Amino acid sequence: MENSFQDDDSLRSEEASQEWSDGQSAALDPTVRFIEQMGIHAQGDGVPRIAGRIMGYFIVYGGPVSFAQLAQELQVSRASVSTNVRTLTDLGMIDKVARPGDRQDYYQLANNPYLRMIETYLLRMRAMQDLLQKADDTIPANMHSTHSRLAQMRHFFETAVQSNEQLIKDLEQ
Amino acid sequence: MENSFQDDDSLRSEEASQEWSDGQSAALDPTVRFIEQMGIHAQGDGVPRIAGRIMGYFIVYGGPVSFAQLAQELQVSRASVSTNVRTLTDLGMIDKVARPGDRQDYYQLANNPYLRMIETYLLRMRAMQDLLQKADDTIPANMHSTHSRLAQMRHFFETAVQSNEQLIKDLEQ
DNA sequence: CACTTCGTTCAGTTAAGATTGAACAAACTA
DNA sequence: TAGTTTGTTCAATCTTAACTGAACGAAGTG
Repeated sequence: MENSFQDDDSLRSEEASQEWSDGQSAALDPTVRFIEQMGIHAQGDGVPRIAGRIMGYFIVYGGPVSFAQLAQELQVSRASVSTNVRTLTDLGMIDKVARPGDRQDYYQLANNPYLRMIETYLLRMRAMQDLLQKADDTIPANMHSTHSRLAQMRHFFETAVQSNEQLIKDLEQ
Repeated sequence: MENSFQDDDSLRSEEASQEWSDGQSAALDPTVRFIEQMGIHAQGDGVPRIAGRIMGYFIVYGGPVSFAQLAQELQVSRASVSTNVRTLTDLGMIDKVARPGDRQDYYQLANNPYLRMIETYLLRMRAMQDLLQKADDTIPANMHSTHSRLAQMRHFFETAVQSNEQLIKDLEQ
């Protein structure tokens, strides 16, 4: 059960400090706090909380980290680890890595974890552009002000897409 | 009940075309289709579907449009119109406009509807920056690789924030 | 004044996702 | 072969947020 393969910072931490009403205790450990906050923030972004916590875990412990370890450390079911880890790999935020002679799956933080997120964001904007294009094509031509507003929005997304494409280039160095 | 005050494109449309399994009919009207798709897309962005539909409605019929008209045309409760219209005004995407001698509330598309959305987006990124800063401050200094990953993420958000601030400037002309 | 219209608020319902346990298949081990 | 371990899938549960109807206050109108 011990994972001997991990980069420098080795702490785990079960430390408790703050008392809760139900008698349980919450960790004041800054790493744990950070991981939980990543979960909250992710939720606000429409991403499952557990996916956010997993990301937080990887930022703290870069990996490679085993599937089972994630489930145990974050106290979530293997089913959740399975789905959320897939989500994150699909997003390109973490990578699956093989460990010779070990049947378990290991994962680690991707190279530029948030870069792919922008690409996903770009996809959404392009979908919106399609939507606007289609509307422009199908809505009667005599609805002039409607077409003018559609054009304005298209211009917005055009600009935004270009800006984010440039951002990606900048971040790729 | 008639709204005499509306810009050029005056169509409403109750037209139905496509048959559904339950015997009801869906509108093929391109404007209705567009409005519904805006609802779907909004949902995907974590915004309530009705807010998206309202936005769609305003893109099609720039406004001013009355509160009651929104409820009727989009077939939603006045309660929903109330909350979603507030959300959209808070986001700066639509504006409330007064009509002398008319007690009803009217709304119309804001000037640069999506610009404020980017500002909201910026707020989220700044919150993330705070989160990272706080983690950097509290996590033990000897966790070197953790701090290095935190620094990498901070750099990302720094760059992203700058890029989006520039985008806002560009869009403001 | 009584009566209507308009928009907000709030408690309750509904709908949508996230999370889980259990069943399962694949790949090992003995 | 039977028995483990590992990750996935699926149905059921739990949680969260959206949406609604009804009650309400404010602001008309008659």
